[in-house]
Amino acid sequence: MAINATQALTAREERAWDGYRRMQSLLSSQLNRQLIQETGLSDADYAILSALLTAPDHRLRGMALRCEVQWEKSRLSHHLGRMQTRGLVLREDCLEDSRGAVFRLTEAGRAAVEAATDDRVAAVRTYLLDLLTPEQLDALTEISGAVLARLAQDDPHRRAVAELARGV
Amino acid sequence: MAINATQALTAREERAWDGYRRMQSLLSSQLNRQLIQETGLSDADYAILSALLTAPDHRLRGMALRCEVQWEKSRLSHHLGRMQTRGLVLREDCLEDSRGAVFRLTEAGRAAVEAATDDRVAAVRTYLLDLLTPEQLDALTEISGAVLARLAQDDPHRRAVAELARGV
DNA sequence: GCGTTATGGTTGACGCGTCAACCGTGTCTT
DNA sequence: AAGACACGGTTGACGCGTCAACCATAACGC
Repeated sequence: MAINATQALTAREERAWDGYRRMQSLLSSQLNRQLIQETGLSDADYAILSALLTAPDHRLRGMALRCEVQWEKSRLSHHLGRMQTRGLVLREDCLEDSRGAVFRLTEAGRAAVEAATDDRVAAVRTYLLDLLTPEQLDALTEISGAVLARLAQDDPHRRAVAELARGV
Repeated sequence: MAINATQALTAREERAWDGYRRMQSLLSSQLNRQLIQETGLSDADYAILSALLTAPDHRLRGMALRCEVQWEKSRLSHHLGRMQTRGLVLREDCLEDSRGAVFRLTEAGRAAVEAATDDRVAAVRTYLLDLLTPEQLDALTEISGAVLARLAQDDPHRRAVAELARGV
C-alpha cells in the first residue's frame, strides 16, 4: 500500500512499546494527581519551584529556568504568571539585560516546595523506584540516555542538556 | 524536620528517575507533535481511532472504549464530541441499554488512522525502539509490568487490564 | 410496584499547553 | 550610525483534561 512501508513491530517490540505507553500515561497522571492532592502543587509547579530552590539566592533568569525545565517559552511565561498570582514566585527586572526577567522564590513558595519534597520522593519510590532491581534502575538510566541523545540530535539546543545528563 | 522522613534517593536512583522524567516529557511531546504535523491526528485521536479500527464492525460501546484507552469518562465524552464534529467518528444510540452510546468509525476516520499508522510506527522506531538492544526492550517490558501491577493494586478497576497486559 | 442506589454518559467551568503573532531590546554588519 | 536580525519574554486564541454536578435509565431491595 504505502511506498515507504515501515518495518512492522515484532512481538518483543510491541510488548515493550505497549508497556511503556501504558506505564507512561498512568504513572504520570497518578504522580501528578497525588502531588496535587497532598500538597496543592502540580508537577509543573514542583519542577519550577525546585529549580528555583537549588538556585543561588533562589533567583533565576527566565532563560536559565527555561533551560532547566525544558519548556516552551510561552508555557513558562503563562505558568510563571499564574504562580505569581498564587504568591509562589516573584518577577523582577533584570539588571544585566533589560529585556530579561528574573524570577525569585517567595517565602510561601519556599515553604510549599520544602513541604512537598517528601511526598514527591515517597510517591516516586512507591510507584517506581522501589519496584525495580538495581539492574533495572541502571537499564532505565541507559534507555533514557539513549532516547535523550537521539532527541538531542534533532534539536541542537537540547544537545548540551543531554550531554550534561550523561556526564560528558 | 519531617516526622516521617522518606529515605532520600541514592545516586543510582537519582540518575534513573531523572533520566526517566526527562525522557518521558520530551519523548511524548516529540511523538505527539510529529504525529499531528504529519497526519493531523493527535496521540489522543490516534488512540481512539485505532481502538475503533480493531473493533468488530468498527463500532464500540463508550464503556468498552473507555476501558481500552483508560481515560476518565468525561475526557472521553469531550474528545469524542470534538472528533464527531471533525467527522472522524459517529455517535449512535445503544439498543441493549438505552443509557449507553455506541461510537462508530466514519470512512474519513478509517482513512485517517490507516494513513497515520505508518508515521506513528516509524516515529516510535526512530525515537525509541531502534535505539534499544533486545535486552533493553525486555527490561522496558519488565519495568512497565512492575509499575502497572503496582498501579493496579491501588485501583481495582485497573487490575483486569494490567493482568491482561501481563498475559495472566 | 416503589423507592433507592448504581451505572453510562453529558455538561460547564476552569486551569493548562501550544501555536503564532507581537514587543522591546541587544547585537551584528557595513 | 543605521538597518537588519536575533533574542528574551509576553499575549491571545484555542483545543485539551479534570473535577464536580448533573441527567436518564437500569438494577436492586423490600
